[in-house]
Amino acid sequence: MASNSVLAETIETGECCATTVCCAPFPVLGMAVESAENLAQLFKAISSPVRVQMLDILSRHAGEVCVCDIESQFALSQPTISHHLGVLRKAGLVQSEQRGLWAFYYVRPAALEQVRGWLAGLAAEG
Amino acid sequence: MASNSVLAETIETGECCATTVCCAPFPVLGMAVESAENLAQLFKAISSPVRVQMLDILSRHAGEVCVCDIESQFALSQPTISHHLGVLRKAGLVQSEQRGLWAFYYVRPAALEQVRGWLAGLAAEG
DNA sequence: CATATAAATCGAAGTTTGTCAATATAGTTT
DNA sequence: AAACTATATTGACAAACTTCGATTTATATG
Repeated sequence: MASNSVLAETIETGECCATTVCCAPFPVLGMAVESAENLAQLFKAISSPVRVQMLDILSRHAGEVCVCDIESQFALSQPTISHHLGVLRKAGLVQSEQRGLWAFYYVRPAALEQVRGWLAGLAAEG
Repeated sequence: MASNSVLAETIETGECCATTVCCAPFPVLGMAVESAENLAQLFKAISSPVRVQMLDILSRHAGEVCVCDIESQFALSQPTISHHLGVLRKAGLVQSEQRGLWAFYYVRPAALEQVRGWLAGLAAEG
């Protein structure tokens, strides 16, 4: 799950620039690689205007919104709507429930909480 | 600024499915198109593991981190680091300040606040 | 059972993103 | 000025994303 190691794996005390030291070395990485990947995946799932509006709609009509309702709000084809809902679903941000012929969607608070938690921690010292 | 109109522009009372009504029609869209686009752009800027870690680093070392510090934390080329910082900068999430030979970066709280605000509103009824 | 409807999946085209090597720019030091 | 150092920019290429039309699946209805 750690995967492709573009991110440094451990917290290190970094040496800085080559010549004159530009700033004191300090321990830099404070978050695990998996956390960063997990969070990035959540942000990516939200990073489309369509999906932002979908989350907005779903959060204001919990459990009551079927796909055709959402479909009618966008100038997009049915497969595209389905795709965007799938992105949100695979990220764990929403869940669906088949009721008869229709699929009803609702937001999963747990996933949102994860994003909010990280942002709250960030902003603390910003 | 409203642009490509994939998103519905106004709040409407939507008609639903074709045959049997699956659910009561209701006003659906509660957010302006520009808001959705603006927010999506912020989410997109964060939606990479590298940039998540960059924000983490910057938030924990406000104003003290030069690019070479960040560079040393990733197994990525210098242009790629510069690119990711550029994405964050263009989104308004961070700002840079040239001091001598080095560029120091810090988080812009206002942009984070915008994201946090929307998420807080969302989760309220979720 | 045949037909219709809601939603998901598949396949393809166009666009965007991530990455690097090479080059450019700007400031520093000798 | 010449050489060096830290960042940014450019250009290229592969991978991922968005969108659609066509098809498939599942459920409902005549």
